[in-house]
Amino acid sequence: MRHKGLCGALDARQLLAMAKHTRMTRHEAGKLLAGEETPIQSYANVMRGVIKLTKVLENGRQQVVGLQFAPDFLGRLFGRDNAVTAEAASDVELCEVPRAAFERLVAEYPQLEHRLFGQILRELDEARDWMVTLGQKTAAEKVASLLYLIAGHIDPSTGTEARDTAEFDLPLSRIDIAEFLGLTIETVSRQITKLRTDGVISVIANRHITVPSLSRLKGRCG
Amino acid sequence: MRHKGLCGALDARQLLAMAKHTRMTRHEAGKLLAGEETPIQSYANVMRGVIKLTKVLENGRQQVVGLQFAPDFLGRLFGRDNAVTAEAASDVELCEVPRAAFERLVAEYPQLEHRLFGQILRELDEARDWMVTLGQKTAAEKVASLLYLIAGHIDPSTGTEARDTAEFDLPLSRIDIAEFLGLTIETVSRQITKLRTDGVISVIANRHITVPSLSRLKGRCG
DNA sequence: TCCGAATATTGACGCTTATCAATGACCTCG
DNA sequence: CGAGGTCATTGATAAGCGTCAATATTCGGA
Repeated sequence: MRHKGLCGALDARQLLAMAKHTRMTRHEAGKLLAGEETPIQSYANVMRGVIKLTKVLENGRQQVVGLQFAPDFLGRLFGRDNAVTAEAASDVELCEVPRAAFERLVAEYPQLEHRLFGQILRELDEARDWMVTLGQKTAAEKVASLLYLIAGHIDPSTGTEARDTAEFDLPLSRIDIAEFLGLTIETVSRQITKLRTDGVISVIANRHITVPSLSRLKGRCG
Repeated sequence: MRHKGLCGALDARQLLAMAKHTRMTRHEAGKLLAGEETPIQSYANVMRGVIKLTKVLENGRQQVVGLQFAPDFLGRLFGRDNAVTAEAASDVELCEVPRAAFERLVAEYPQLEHRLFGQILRELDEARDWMVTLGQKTAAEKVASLLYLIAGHIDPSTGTEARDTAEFDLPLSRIDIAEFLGLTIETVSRQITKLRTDGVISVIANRHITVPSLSRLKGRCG
């Protein structure tokens, strides 16, 4: 996992310098990790689990603006404040670095900043992809798209070979899904039911999803 | 304008080195500047006008995923391909730098990369703000939000003092607006009419907008 | 100045999705 | 084992927005 994460940019000596300041932490689902408009306390690499990034409108409406899977980086560099709220969507494990220490490391090792640049560019691409989904797709396509996204990121059997099946536990509640897709939980529920009755997915205990054919699911994404 | 642009990160000598490779270009509204999935030819700073960034869905549905105003930077660093299509929304003036030359400059002057990092972070914030708009707002709020955004970026009288009025030419057609907001042109038209009859804006020749009270317009943004 | 094309507005109607309400499944705690 | 809570599903209805169609406005060119 390290090869994809932040630390891949560093050599052995640098890794050691980094490791001095890091600490592994665990947080359970629902834990608030960083609040919108509050000073940043620390940076972190997601090691396990899923983080959801949200923004709220004054009147209480809330939008999930991003999901971070391992080995994504968490925290906005060079900003005094967080632009979003970060919350553990599932139980998560983080590799945290205190703010000051991390900024010192970045100043010292330019490869690190370069690496972070790459991650932010990827996040920008993903955000824009979701703008397309939010703006142009129907409810059915939105739900399928989210399931497809999650399947690609957290199916444990991923990486072994190119398979057309997937199986995973949803890290998001129906409420989270609705807030990500700009829908209501009722609509999300109905669309999941439809995918289930159409045989595109099967669902156990609301959270465990089996996808017999990823390409079929992809076909539902619009 | 330079103080906000890319070149603010450079000293006089570096500016000179940069200037050797730049050339000012003009393009009229509708000109395709860079295609999705095509190799990047050059980078550019927007000097005048507005660029729209779009993505398309296979079935032809199209989403505007970002607008770039002067003095934004145009072009995706470190990516082999563009992730989006860039098109001149109005007549534009660019300060272009060929790809190879610019990448050499970035390698040579780390402040330049740092500066670009800052811009990308801003773009990410903006993309996420629009995700909130796309996911949570009503058609009326979406249209008001876009007008408010544009007023803040291209009213020529901006920067003088904190005024509550604005006046500008819309750089986008109704089709562009609809594609940005995930609506149809008919819905956009109806909402603009509503803002007009409610006295929030006045419109001349479809394109010229006057906003007597920006705070009132903001109140319509949700 | 007038004509035609492109762009925008307005209206009638229907579909998609939100809203409101009831029911069902699962979990924890007694 | 049952009560109450949370979370998800299902149904009936309504609102918002899309679709289709007609009309109006703007703009460029003769």
